[in-house]
Amino acid sequence: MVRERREIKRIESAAARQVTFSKRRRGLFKKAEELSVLCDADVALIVFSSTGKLSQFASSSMNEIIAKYNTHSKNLGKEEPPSLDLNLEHSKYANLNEQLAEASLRLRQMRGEELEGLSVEELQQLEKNLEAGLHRVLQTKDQQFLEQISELQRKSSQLAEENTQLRNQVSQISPSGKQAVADTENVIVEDGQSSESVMTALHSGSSQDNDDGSDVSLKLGLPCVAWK
Amino acid sequence: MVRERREIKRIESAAARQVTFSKRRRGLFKKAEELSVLCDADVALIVFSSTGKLSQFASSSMNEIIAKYNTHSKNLGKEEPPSLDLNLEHSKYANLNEQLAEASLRLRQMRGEELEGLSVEELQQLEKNLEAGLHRVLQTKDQQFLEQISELQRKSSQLAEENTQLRNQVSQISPSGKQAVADTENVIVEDGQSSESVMTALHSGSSQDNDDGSDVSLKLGLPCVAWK
DNA sequence: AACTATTTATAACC
DNA sequence: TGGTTATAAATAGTT
Repeated sequence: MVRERREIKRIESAAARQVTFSKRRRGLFKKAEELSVLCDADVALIVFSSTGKLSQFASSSMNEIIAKYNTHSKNLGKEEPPSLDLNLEHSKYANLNEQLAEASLRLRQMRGEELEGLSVEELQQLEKNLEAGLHRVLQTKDQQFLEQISELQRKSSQLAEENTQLRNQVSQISPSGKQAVADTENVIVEDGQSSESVMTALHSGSSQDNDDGSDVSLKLGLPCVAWK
Repeated sequence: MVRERREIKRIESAAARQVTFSKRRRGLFKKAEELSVLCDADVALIVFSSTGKLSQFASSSMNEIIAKYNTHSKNLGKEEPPSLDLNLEHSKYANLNEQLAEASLRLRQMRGEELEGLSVEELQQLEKNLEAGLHRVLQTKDQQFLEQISELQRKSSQLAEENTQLRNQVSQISPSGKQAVADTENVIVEDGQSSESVMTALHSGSSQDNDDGSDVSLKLGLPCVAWK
C-alpha cells in the first residue's frame, strides 16, 4: 500500500511478517471498533497470530455475539457458549472433542471429501487454501532438492580434489607407471564433470530409504521428471 | 477521514449510517482477509448490522476458530487441577489431546506451514493429497455452478413459455396490437440468452448474506473476478 | 453507484 | 518495538 505496493500473499520472512502483523492488526482492530461505533453494529473480531497468540475485539460481549452467530448460522444441535456451570474438566473435554471433530472435518474436506454441504463461497475459500498450501509445499520441496543438489556438488568437488591429490601421490610414488596414471585421469575427469550435469541426471522413482546421508547421491534418486 | 473528518460516534441518520456501514464493512472485511493472508494469521470476523443482518469472514473455518477461541479464553485463570488420578478419563483426555495435536499439525501442513521437518517423500505425498483435494473441490464447485446454471436455464425457459402464453392471450384480447407483440418478443429473447453469460457476470465480494436461496440468480452473485 | 478531495493506513527505513 | 515519511488505500460528502 505504500512506498511500494505489496502483493497480498504470505510474507515469507518471519521478521517482516511479525512487523506487518503488529501494524495491520492495530489498524484492523481500530476499524472494527469504528464500524461498531459509527454504524451501531455488533462486531466480533478474533485473531490468532501465526505463533498462536490470541487478540480479540467485541463491541459487546464476545460470548454473546458468538451465541448470536450460532443461532443465525446453525440449525444443527451443536451448541455451547460454555460460560456456565459445567465441570471444567468436562467442558474442556467436550471442547477438545469439538475441536477434534472440526479439525477432522476440515482435513477430510481438504482431501476433497464431504463437500456436499458446502456453499460455492466455502468451496472457493477451500480452493484458495489448497492452492496456497500446494504452492508452499512445492516451494519447500524444490528448496530441498536444490539443497541436496548443492550438497552433492560440494561433495563432488571435494572428492575430485581429493582424487587429484591422490593422483599426484600415485605419480610421485611410481613415476614410471604411465599407463595406470592415464587411466586414473580419465576416471577423474568424468567425476569432475558429473556435478555440473546433476540437474539433468535426476530421474524418476518414488520410494526412498532413509539412509544416514553419507552417500548424497542416493538422496537424489527422486522424482523430478514429473515437475511441471 | 475524508472531505471532512468524521467524528467516531454513532451516525444518527439511518440512511447515512447504512451507507457508511456498507462501505466500511467492505473495507474491514478486505483488511481482515489481507491480514490473514499476509501474516498467516487465523482471523474470524462477525458483524451484525444494526438491522440484525449477519456478515462473516473466517480465514479458515469459523467454527474451528471459535472453538480455538473458547479453549484459549477458558485456559486463562484456570489450571489443570488433577494430574494424579490416572483413571480412564484422564487417559481419554490425553489421547484426545494427542489426536487433536496430530490433526492440527496435518491441517497446518496442508496449508503449507511447518514443513521444515518433512522429507522429500513426505512432501510429495502432501503434494499428491493437495492436488487430489483441489481437483475434487474444483469438480464440486464446477458441478454446483453447472447446477445453478441449469436451474437458471430451466427457470428462463419456464418464464419464456409463460410469456408466450401471455402474449397469445394479449393478442387474442386485442388482435390489432401488432406493435406490442413484437416488443414482447424481443424481451423474451434477451432473457433466454442471459443464462449463457452467467459465468462472466460473476463479481467479487467476500462476505455473503445467507438468503433463503429462493432466487437462484442471487446465488451466482459470487467472488470470481477478483481472484488472482 | 461513481467521483474526488482528503484523511488514513502502512511499507520501507531507521 | 516504536518513530518518520512517502505513497497507496479508504472513504465522507457530493453528484
